[in-house]
Amino acid sequence: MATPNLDVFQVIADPSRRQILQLLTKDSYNINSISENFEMSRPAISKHIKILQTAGFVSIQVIGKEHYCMLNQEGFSKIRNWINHFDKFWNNKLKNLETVLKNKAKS
Amino acid sequence: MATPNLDVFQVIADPSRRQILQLLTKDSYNINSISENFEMSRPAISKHIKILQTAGFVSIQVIGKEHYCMLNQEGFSKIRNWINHFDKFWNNKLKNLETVLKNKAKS
DNA sequence: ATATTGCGTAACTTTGAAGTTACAAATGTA
DNA sequence: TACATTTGTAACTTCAAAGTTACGCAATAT
Repeated sequence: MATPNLDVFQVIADPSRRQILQLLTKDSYNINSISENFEMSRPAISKHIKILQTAGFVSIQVIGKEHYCMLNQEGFSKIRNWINHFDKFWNNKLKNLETVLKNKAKS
Repeated sequence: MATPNLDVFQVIADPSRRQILQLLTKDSYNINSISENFEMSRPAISKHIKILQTAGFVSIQVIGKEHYCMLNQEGFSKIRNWINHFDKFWNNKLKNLETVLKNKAKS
């Protein structure tokens, strides 16, 4: 379970981290093979993964000396909740508009 | 129309900006009345609004000397698209699992 | 005409995030 | 045992974002 002390929005704000998440939609990768896909040092990737894991976007399976990374729904759902909240706002606005129009039609 | 040179994820990464968006679900406010809701200087709020507007989260209506801010769907939809993309990933994963299970049942 | 109000922006300071290199620990292999 | 591989982390540098104050401009009010 991820200990979400990190701000999920802050976590996905970094373009490199979003690219890592994008990569992980294709397959599971260990730290080294992830860093082969980026022009960045391995320690940098390692830190990003740590952050993504702590925030609940990635989970890690250790096999021998290799740490395989895969996507974790937990972090994404927090972002989705936030978006849903504002979607409700727009829906309510639309509903109110409809009500106004209906009342106008009656009179 | 917003000129989205800004990274929408970077824009919503700031907690103050998210609080501003939250406030704007209640009503429209001008810059001064927004800053009354925060322990921050008015210029700071002004900058945040500028950023939110440029990224398409907020639109502004100038009435006299007052600048009224209201929510704009444009920015939010980009975030939703990103989330939807990963939702597809999970759905595909689920579908594949179902297929595997069905094939196992047949044999 | 003058003062006030609402806002934007320039100039500056501070702080933290993101990257680097160097080193250490743990696992697997010859 | 000795060596290579995979990873984590400490120490450091760099840079940009977020805040401040000070100032100027435009619209409104007196």
